[in-house]
Amino acid sequence: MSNDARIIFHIDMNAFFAAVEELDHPEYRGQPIIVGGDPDGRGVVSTASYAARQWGIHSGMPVARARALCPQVIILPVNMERYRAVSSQLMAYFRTLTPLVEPFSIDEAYLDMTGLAQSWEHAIAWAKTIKRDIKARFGLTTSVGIGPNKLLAKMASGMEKPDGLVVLRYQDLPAKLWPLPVDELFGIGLATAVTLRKIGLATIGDLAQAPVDFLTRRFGSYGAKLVAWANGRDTDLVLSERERPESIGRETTFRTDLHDPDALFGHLLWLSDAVCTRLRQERMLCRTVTVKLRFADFRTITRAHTLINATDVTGQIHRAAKRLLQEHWQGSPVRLLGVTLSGLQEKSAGRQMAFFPDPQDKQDIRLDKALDNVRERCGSDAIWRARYLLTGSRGKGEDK
DNA sequence: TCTGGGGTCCTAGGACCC
DNA sequence: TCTGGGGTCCTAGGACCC
Repeated sequence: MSNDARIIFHIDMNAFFAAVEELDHPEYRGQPIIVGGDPDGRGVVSTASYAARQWGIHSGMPVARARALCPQVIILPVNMERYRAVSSQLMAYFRTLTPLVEPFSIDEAYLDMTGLAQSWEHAIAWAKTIKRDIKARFGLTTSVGIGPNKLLAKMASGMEKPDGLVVLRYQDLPAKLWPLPVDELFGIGLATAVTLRKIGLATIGDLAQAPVDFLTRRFGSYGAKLVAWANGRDTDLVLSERERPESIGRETTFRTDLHDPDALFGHLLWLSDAVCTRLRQERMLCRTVTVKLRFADFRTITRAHTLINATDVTGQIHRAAKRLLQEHWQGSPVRLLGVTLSGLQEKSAGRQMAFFPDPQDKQDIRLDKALDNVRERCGSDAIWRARYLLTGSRGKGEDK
């Protein structure tokens, strides 16, 4: 079927983290709120409520700067588990409308509404119903973009915030899309925008008219994509199967750079435990363990190791991470430490068991089960490995 | 008030195999 | 003795997104 015949929705929750916090804390409703990292550390704003934005606060801004702009701002820690829970309820609601739902991020989804909406007018009526429904069931405000493909639906939802509803068809591009600066096009960031401006392409319209071979020489295969996007062309389908994550990671920027090996290795265990707990919650196994280090000068390295057999055992993953850190850390102060698991597969596919199971593994598996049980019943902060207490590694911003 | 944390995708080079 | 390409897997880094 021709891609042009489709009707795609992009639904975007407005100020999602802050909006969920307002639901959970009605006393903060309408106040300037920011959700972000440790205010005494080097945290930045993850999400600012619209009341906070009126003070000039925006995401990515250091929390200290936000507080300088608005001294009475309410600063809340990021509660990712909670946002993920609300997100999965939203996605479940979308799937009651159409099976063709692609979660794009924690607070966004694409819906292929071709089967339900026969015309643009009909699509608008659907969008109004969905917006009303989400407000009524979840208390959340959304911006909905409607277009003939994912790219235009996405661009449309960004054009009116909060509480927007925008249709972006091919005939609307000259008036609505082309006058915008190139960096507003989805897929163009700072690095590409700088290069484009240098060669005289300032607006999306400039890019749409640019000769493809010229851009291909300059950007490789990315060049042709840029011109296609600027013309609103996008052949990506809504992928409803895409449900499981491709990677699971956790990282921490320390309040002050760490040089003490005990503290560093203690944090590594905490991070390994956190990612493995989530890995098991997702009922997945991983093969590749990556350790990330950022030094005082912001130089960042990643070092990966791929295991022979996929696993979800904290002990095995932690030992791989520890070896990587031992091999690659030469003692310079560390600003950030992270652990990421990739090469994920579903656990139901079966764990590849070693021929001669290590007694250490059996013990590790028992320990994981015990910890998972307590955490499931009492919350993720209910229990800690003793090593964290020795080194003081409890993530950051914890006050228990 | 120097620069978070969670991700996805792409590229390029090297190892290894056929 | 010197030599081809293709395919796959792995690693490291970077661009981009929210």
